[in-house]
Amino acid sequence: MDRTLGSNEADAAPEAGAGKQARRSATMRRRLCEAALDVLCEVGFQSLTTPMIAARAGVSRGAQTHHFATKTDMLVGAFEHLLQSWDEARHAAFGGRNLGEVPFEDYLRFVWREIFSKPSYVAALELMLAARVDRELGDRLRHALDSPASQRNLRWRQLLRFPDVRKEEQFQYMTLCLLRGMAIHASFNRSDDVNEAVLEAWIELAETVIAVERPERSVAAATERPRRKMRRVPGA
Amino acid sequence: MDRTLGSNEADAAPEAGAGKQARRSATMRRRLCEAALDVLCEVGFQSLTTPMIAARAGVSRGAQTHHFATKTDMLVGAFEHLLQSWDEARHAAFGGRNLGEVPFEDYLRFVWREIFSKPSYVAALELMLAARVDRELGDRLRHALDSPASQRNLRWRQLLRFPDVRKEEQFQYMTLCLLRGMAIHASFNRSDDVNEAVLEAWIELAETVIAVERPERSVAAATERPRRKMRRVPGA
DNA sequence: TTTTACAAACAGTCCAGTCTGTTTTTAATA
DNA sequence: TATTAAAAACAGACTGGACTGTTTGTAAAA
Repeated sequence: MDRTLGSNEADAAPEAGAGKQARRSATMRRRLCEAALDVLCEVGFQSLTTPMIAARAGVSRGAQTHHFATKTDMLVGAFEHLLQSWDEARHAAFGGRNLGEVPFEDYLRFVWREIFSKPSYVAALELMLAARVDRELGDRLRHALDSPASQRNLRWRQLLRFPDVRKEEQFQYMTLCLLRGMAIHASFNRSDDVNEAVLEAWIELAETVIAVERPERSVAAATERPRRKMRRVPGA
Repeated sequence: MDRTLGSNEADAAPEAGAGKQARRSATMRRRLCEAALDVLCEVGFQSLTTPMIAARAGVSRGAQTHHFATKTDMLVGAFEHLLQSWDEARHAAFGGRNLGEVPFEDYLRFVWREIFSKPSYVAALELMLAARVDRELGDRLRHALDSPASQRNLRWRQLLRFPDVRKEEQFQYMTLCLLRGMAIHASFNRSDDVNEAVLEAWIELAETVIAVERPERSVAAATERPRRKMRRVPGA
């Protein structure tokens, strides 16, 4: 906010010479994206303005328009920055660990705690809803999500390992939709009363589904009943 | 849009005299609320403006500000109008029928089809998200939801009839959150590919839960195991 | 005649995008 | 290495437009 950069002492020592401009540029872009995300969280999409972001980042409007020509550019940048921060959080929590050895409960609690329950996720939802009527924004947000989404699919493959991939995908989307809905609920009803219980209930339900869809003991069973519907669980 | 009202022939015949002003007022308010909702669906919360609404309703801005002094007033009005339209849709589908005799699947498919999958629901979500940073809007939307929400609780009581009310509430919120999330998914990813499958999967899962939580045969069982956790279903 | 319903213009604010000008970095050349 | 031209980074003002809330004025109802 009040940290000056560029002119005086900030980068007097750090590596001068090659690619200095590239570094300056990257720093500035990151700073603007962070500011944009902050502003988005604080005042919401409705009253977010580009001057606000520039002020928050402590840079001139000229610098902002140089790096992000339009408001949409700025928003997409903030969105990408958020996606990246999720990657970082995941890396901090699980590193390169194979998710196959992470219990479903642990992973679910992680994504809820570190992603969906944060205000920044609600901010992302605002963007996604705004995309409904802003074609360009929508296309660009979807594009930004392309790679992260397919990487997420891979992670959930590791995590769940259902023999029936379609079932697995359904289960993944179901969980995601549930978390999204919970995020809204938490945001709208200031009290987080039910969410903890719902999360717990879903974990139990999910573990049941997992147990049914993925019978650990016999690998053969995986191919024995392919394409089976997610049917009534008891029956015994 | 081009229907004039008030000045010429619109209400020449209809009952004149007592409460004429009240009727005029109610008509105008309804018209404005409908227009507001239309505009909200079409252009989104971000670019919705009060002049747009007045134009859409085909009335002067003076009339609008007379009935809805501020933009927030207008939005709350639109929200209440939407809630009311849900009541009407429900009444059209189930009348005064006791929901105890309506299969869960039927009811769920109804709310998805007639409420959550509509663009107007996404518009409502936009309002609810905007409420995150607009205290007044939030308070008023929550207030508008007070009565409908408690009525919804009663309906779900009828529908589910879990002996354990806490479990039932959890299940209700879980379903609601899931539907919310699905609505966003459908809105953001133009293709509705997975939603149908997810809905079906949830119905199956839900029926399992219902069967476990509500053992029809022995009413005594209801009190036999109270407060039981929604546990693994198989086990036989 | 007093209140309510409607009409239309107005005032103040503020935003997005553009444009002109200045400084820093880079690359090319001597 | 020193010099210089080009390009990129940054600064800040300006414009055209539009929106919200208000106000003044008129017709209809109570």
